[in-house]
Amino acid sequence: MNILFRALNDATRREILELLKDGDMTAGDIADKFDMSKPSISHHLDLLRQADLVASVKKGQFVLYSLNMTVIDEIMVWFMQFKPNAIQAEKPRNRFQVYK
Amino acid sequence: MNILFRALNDATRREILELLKDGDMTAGDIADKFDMSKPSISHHLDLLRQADLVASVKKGQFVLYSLNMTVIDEIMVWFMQFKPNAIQAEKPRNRFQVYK
DNA sequence: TATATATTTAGCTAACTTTCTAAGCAGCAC
DNA sequence: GTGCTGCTTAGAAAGTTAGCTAAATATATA
Repeated sequence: MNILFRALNDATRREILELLKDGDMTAGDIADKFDMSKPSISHHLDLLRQADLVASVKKGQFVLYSLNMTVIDEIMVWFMQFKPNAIQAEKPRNRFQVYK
Repeated sequence: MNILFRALNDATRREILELLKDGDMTAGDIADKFDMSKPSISHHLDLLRQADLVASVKKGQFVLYSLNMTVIDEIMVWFMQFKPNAIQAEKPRNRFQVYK
């Protein structure tokens, strides 16, 4: 949880996540979206990967980055603890058996 | 959003939020739960208040702290952007009008 | 093989954060 | 008033982080 919140505690890294929401991108394409040196962006990507918020795959000379949703789910669960009256995630069920 | 994630980026502050989940507490009672000086806890409470994650009210010589849920909702909305296929929050509706 | 491109690593500095102790302020009780 | 309790503010030390440039690594291409 610690490494997760640390990764999220930076506007640039949160923007990177928002970019990746719309599809995978190479490290260079991500860097081009920011007014910041490539090594700095590379460092941010490293932190996001450490937190497992993104995954990276080497494609030839490029490195493709993608969002990892499962960790985002984990954070949402943490936040849900503060909402005890929230509707729980429903188990999928057969609609026609409900009022049998 | 920045100040919010900054406030959440600390294990002590997250623990304070979890304590307050179960009910309001005075600054002193909160401090007693941690192996840390009172001024340090006071500082953490200050950051949580700056982020609007908690509210404080003076009660005589005590200061009562309480959770503020509305900001937690705000964060959840931010996270939801990454889950485009999630079930949207349902508008309350009359169950018996659905299949009219 | 040489060269260009894509990305990361290393090493640095400035700024920020966490923690402490000491001191201050406010309310309560005598 | 004086003193006690509860809490915050101030200031300093130690550690962490974000950004930079320079250099290294890896792949593609001529």
